[in-house]
Amino acid sequence: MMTRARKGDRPPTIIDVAREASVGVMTVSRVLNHHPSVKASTRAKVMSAIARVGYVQNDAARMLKGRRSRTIALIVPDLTDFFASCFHAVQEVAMRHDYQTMVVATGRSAALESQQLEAIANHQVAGLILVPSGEDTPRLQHLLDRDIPVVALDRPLAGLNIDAVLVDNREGAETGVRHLIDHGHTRIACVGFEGSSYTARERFEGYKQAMRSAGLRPLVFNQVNTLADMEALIQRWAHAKERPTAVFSVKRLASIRLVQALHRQKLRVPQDIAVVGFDDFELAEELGTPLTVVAQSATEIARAAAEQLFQQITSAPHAEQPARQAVKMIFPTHLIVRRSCGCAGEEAGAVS
Amino acid sequence: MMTRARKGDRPPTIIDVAREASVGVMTVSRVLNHHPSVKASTRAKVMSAIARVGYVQNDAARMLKGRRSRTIALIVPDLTDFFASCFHAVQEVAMRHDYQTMVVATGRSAALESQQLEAIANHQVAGLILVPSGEDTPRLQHLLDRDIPVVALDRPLAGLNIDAVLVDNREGAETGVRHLIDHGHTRIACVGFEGSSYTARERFEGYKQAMRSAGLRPLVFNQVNTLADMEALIQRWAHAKERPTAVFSVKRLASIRLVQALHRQKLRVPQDIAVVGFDDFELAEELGTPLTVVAQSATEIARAAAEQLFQQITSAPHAEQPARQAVKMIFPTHLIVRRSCGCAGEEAGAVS
DNA sequence: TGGCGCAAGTATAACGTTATTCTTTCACAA
DNA sequence: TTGTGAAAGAATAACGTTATACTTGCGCCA
Repeated sequence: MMTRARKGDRPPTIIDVAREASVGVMTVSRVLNHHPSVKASTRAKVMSAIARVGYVQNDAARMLKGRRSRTIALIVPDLTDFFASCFHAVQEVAMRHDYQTMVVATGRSAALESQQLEAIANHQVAGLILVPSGEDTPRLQHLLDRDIPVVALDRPLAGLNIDAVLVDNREGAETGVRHLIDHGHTRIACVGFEGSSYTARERFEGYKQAMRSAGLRPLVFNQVNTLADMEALIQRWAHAKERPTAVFSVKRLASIRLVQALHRQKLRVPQDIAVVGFDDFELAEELGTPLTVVAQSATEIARAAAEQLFQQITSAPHAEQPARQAVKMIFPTHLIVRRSCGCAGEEAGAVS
Repeated sequence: MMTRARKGDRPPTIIDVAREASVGVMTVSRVLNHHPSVKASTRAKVMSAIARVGYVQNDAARMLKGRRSRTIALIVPDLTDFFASCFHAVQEVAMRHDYQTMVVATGRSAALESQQLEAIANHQVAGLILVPSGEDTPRLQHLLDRDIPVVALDRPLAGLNIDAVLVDNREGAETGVRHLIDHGHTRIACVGFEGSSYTARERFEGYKQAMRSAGLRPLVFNQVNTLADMEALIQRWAHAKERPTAVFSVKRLASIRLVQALHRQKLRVPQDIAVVGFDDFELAEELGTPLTVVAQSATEIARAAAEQLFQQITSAPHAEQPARQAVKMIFPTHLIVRRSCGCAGEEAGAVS
């Protein structure tokens, strides 16, 4: 196998394969593109010739003819923790299909996202998995017009008929907060909501819903971005008449800052204040008091998104079925009860 | 600007630009490829036309003609923490040069690395930044033969004349261990060395060197991969006559496991045992006792690697200078003194 | 045996860019 | 005026693949 180097030292072309198999060039092309009108015996002859000369399709030439390259793109805000796991899952699926993965981190800049979308479109990628930061509908529409499959991950794309794979943020948050309520807490604060991010907003809604349906008043504290902010907030609570007995944090960074701040202010978790956070992280178990969290599986949703993308990619050739309805997949979260919520939980996994 | 859509709805080609600027096709091509024989006024005319019609070069066609695509590849073992930071730095540099970044995570599988190297080569990437897992010299040589610039990151490539950007692991480890020695420790254990990874090996050597030059006997414990292993090890120490008073951990995961294990065994840090780890991480400050670490800057080395790569890429056209000697850049580490080493680190924070 | 249809061959023209080889134009000095 | 050389146009041929429009062979049924 892989004899390589026929003439000169250029990689072998489809012509070399045709000669080797004693067939026409078009027959080889037909085999490569899975045309139905090729006899099995001929296909076998061609495949063996391909293996013998070590032929690989030239993506550049295919792209020039308007075909897609064997590359999918993944656009994420960054590659920390959650999205790094997403990437690994996506790449694993892509490799199984013999595709490359091109990653772009937009740094949460909508402008950069637009610009990169443009570059991606030019790149003739076979498909795109997008964690939307901004909402550049026209630019995305441009991709859709070109029939490039797109799947939204983690956040939906409003107004466009695009497949989406999401986490049930609202329900997850509700479960987390209800867990605190069930343990007798009535003054439960919510931190980390900035209004900017879809996921944070959803979780915030879940929090409010849980509070309201228990007849409790929501206590919302936003604009706590730095550790100093968080410490100041906690100090304010210390002098308040009715200070919160529990806190729900809507995102990982807020959870971390919260834990740090409580630690510095010498407040014990959960005795002085109970904590439940959204999103699990490495070391959540080792922080002074192991943290109870609402966990979501990056691997799970990313894999689902990738599978969905490849389903679109491989079914695309049919063409002209009249505008398929977009699929929405919503994955549940899991409450991981550790010690910060006050109950003696070791590792019980309750589902939403 | 970006008027788009000249004829049909295809993206504009070099021909459209030529027509718009009232010049010949070749003149446009010459402008795009920075040929010296173009008058400044003509260049300006062409550039303005390019902007007006919203032209972008078609990578596929350029690649077909043997030119490289505007994409660089980054091959890493995974995208957790350190390498995620590397990616961000690399991408930032790439974007400044108007290049895309293609990432491949090999999962530390040498076979996968080889396979992906092959795909990369076929992809006509403009350059490659590689964190080598295996040492697939023939496959790499294949890239080098094609004059594709390659820079090794974090680990060197033995036997090949390839630029490398590294961290001074040995010196860093030595500094960390010497810090413990300077504080009076004599029985300092070393954990986390598995023999497989270059960086761990180097740090291990640094540890040994520090111990030897202080006249101390190295205490090495490898094969402690899981938390259970680590706990067992610590229990063994508890019953030993001469138990270590300090531990040096050669890698992040080992540091974390170590801290967890000590915590579970109710050993106080640094009173019962002092700890210094190689590699900083988010939350190192919040773990029961803030951890003293030897820190390396992923951003710094990755940016340097990317800059070096683009220097190669942009200087390549000169051609045929007789085998440039490879550059090796070695970056220093920084000792971040917190509280786990026993001396009064700057950071305030209560012990668990 | 004539016609029908399927598998598969040939030939040719794209796709957008660059390289090559000629011309042409134009300014400027001899 | 004529020669010189630089700037730039025009024409054409690649690069490897695919699409189109044929043609050719072959077996099969009427």
